Amino acid sequence: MSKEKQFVTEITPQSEDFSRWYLDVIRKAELMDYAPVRGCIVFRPDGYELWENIQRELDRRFKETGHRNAYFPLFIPEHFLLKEKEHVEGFNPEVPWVTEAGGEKLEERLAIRPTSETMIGHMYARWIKSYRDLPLLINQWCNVVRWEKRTLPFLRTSEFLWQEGHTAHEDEEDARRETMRMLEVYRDFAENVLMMPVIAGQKTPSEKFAGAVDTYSIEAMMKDGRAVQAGTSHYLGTNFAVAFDIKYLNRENVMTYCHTTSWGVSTRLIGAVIMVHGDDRGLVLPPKIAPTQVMIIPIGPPKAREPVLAKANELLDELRRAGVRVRMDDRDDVSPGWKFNEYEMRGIPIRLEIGPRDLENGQCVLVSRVTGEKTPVPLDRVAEEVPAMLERVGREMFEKAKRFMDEHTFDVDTLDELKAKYEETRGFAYAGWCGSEACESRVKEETGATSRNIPFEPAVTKSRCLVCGEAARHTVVYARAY
RNA sequence: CGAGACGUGGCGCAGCCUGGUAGCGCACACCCUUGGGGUGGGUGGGGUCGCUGGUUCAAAUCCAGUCGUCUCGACCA
Repeated sequence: MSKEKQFVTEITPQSEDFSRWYLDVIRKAELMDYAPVRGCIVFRPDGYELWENIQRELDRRFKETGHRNAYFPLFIPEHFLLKEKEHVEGFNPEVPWVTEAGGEKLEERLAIRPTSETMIGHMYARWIKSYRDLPLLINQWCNVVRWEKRTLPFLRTSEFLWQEGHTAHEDEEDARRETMRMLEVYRDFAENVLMMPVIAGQKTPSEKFAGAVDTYSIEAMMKDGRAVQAGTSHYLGTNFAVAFDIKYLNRENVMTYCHTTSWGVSTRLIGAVIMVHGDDRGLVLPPKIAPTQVMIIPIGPPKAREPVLAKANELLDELRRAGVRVRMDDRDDVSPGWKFNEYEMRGIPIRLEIGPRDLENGQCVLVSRVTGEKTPVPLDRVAEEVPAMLERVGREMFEKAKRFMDEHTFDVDTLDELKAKYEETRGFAYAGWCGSEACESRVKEETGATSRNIPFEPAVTKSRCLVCGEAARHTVVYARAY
């Protein structure tokens, strides 16, 4: 009689316990711990290495598109933040201030940066003199602080790690090209590294970044049907250039304001990955960012383990040489079954089992975290098969997430229809929008859903506003969001 | 800041209604057993029940206050 449990890999979207599931998963997988500061978390090694791998993959893409990294101060003088009107209004409520140091009150209080447009704007004004200095393409990896009313590990913490790109250009056309190019970098990264399908589009005016002319985003769907904004890219026009006097002498010898952009993704991506791919057994990590891609588990009673361990160690070396992030758990005080559960909970994409029976057959067994499927593989083929399987597992993750998103995407013609739909399910709702803020906020009041973005490639096109019934200027995706 | 719930070994919880010597599971330490899905059994260590006050012969339990945490809203990546 087999004691094997059925391999359950679903989380039901309406689940009341979704946030409990989420907190449980990240705690058990030891990704983080709560810090003794409101809304702050500690990244434990498995959590931090996820971020390191995200950084590495993104950084490569930034470099490929001509960007360079730099670093700017954590503290921002108050008068910097006051220079751009919308920016101040947007960020003031959530900025913490340093008002004294060394026991003395500061002459001017210092903001702990919520974002660095102002500091970087100030510096760019000094660095940019001529069109020959443009475009200026710089990225910063750093921490920022936003004192939000409510926090949730990874998805919204008081302090978070992120990357913020800041670029300056000769004209609108070039700046807009950059804005779209970086959004596309994010889309590609989300879908091909995090294996997380997203909807790319433009934010409505009420949802755009404080100080931006236009904001674009990629939106992902969590397993409870709610949306997470996974990345943003802003065309800032000359708003910050005017505020900080970022000017250059153009080819006609005329002093001209730069057009600037900014774009960023944060450690909330980790939260999104967990909520997109996780299942009833815990984490499921995309192979390309998994700190450990393969866990080798030698099997068999201690006395029969010598040959098994020898072979397992050979495989370990071989896989390392093949560039695979692999570890082995050869502890003999826990049973194999315990280890199976442990590493499934931790989301390791592939488990490699090897025991006496395998040795007789000259093979080992590879097990996929996504499907639970067990595949015997000849020992001399492991180094080729594992990388291929990592690819395959990643693709399956994307397809599964895409299927889920499609199944929870619908379109509605009226507000009543949306309300009715939300009675039975959650998800992305395509709907027409006349362009008025009143209609947009009405949707929020009555359904809790906010406009996520105006997709570049909508699944459907709607002709009437779902609230007022007037001609629709856009087709918008609505969803409840984190 | 509005509305609800909860604070009991490291973690998860029961006990409270009806006051009477603080319990369970997991984890931890040791012994045996087992080893291809959390193996089974035994022994042991660890908590002044969030805090303060009140009622009582007696309070985890009843009463009042207070602090903290979480969930749902408003704010947000």
